[in-house]
Amino acid sequence: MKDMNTRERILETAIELFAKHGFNDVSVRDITGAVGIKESSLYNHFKSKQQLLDEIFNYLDREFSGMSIPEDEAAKLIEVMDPAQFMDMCIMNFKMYFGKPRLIKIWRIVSIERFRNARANEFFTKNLVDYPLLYQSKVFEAMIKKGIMVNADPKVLARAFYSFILFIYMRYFEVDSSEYSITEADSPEAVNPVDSPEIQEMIKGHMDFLRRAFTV
Amino acid sequence: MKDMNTRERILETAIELFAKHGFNDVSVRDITGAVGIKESSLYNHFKSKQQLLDEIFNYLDREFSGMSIPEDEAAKLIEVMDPAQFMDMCIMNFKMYFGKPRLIKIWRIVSIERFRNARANEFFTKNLVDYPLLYQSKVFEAMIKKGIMVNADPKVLARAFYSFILFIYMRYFEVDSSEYSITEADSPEAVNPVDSPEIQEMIKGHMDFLRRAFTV
DNA sequence: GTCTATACTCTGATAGAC
DNA sequence: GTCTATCAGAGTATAGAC
Repeated sequence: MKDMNTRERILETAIELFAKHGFNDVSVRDITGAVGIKESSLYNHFKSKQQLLDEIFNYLDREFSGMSIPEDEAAKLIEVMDPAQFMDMCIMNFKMYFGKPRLIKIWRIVSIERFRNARANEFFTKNLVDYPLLYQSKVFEAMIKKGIMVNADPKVLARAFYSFILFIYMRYFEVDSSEYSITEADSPEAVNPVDSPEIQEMIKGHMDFLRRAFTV
Repeated sequence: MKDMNTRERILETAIELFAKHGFNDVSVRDITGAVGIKESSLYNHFKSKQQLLDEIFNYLDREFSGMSIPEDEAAKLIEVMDPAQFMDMCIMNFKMYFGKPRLIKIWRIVSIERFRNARANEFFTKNLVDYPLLYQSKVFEAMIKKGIMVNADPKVLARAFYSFILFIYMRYFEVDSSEYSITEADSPEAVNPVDSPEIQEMIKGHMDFLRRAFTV
């Protein structure tokens, strides 16, 4: 925080507090108090409290702008991976993605605000649920055609895999996140719930189950 | 609403509005305005706005008080059911449970408030996630012992089944619930998203997949 | 039990001096 | 760009007449 300018410090503090208490339960006074400036000073950097949330979502937008599905990516992937390897990769990506303290906080804001905020709802539905399912079902479809995966509806298989990941997110990131994900902005190495032994074992168990079920 | 006394009308209206906008975004004025009384009149029936939420959660508590696990229920169940029939029963229960308009609204309140409210968080974690998983894994364990289910960790199997149910809840009850579940208090037959053809097909697909994967 | 009137607090936001 | 001072509005809640 020390090396940030005031605007950045306001934004980081807002992310921290919104992730902890939700947008509505954090006042401009709370934010500026934590930053160490007066309320009115915030308005030299942001035109309103709402703009803080907008900027946070803009950042998420930018993070996701690079995530489109190249039509031929599935074809490339199946040349070097079997279903189990692909799923391991997905979990690695998930861990890396939600291992970034800043992103995990922003996703928690999305989770909290999705019932009130249309943009948060869209992020959640599209980027956290529907897009991954679509991507995985395309890869699975290609693997079925190649004959290295059981012949079934690829969408069903994608849901069998990814609904478990969402379960982990819902149960251990959203619900228990006060325990894990909300860390001081100054401590870069946040404890990732996925790294805990119990969840590692849950994931391993599920992967073993799916490896068997997905085999031809 | 016509045949209710004022206290009941206030409570039903509060459930309706909290489910739509969340506790914080509904004012006492909103509630009393919808009921057709003055703000101050509410305090003849409830000592505070907070008490409204408490009463709603008390109702949920009562609904769940009858739901304990008899130690021998799993034994009884497996005498008459195979894994597929048991899972169908679970889904039926889920549909019936979330088909009641009042309960679906209250669960939406739980989903919204669980990030802020410790009691809501506990309801969600215990009654919606952990308890069903425990119950199912016990039944699956008995079925494995009986030899009518694949020999695997029953907890893994329960998660494979129930994380999909939670996915349906998360994706179609929570996220899209403005479309389906929030109905006028006067219309008793709320449209249940689970009854839609798409979701019926998702469930059927997943059940076919699991029937095969759970077979010895 | 319902009303009118009002108290008090907190909110986001602005004006203008420095 | 930060401060002091201030504002209007909305929030929950209470007192007391009817």
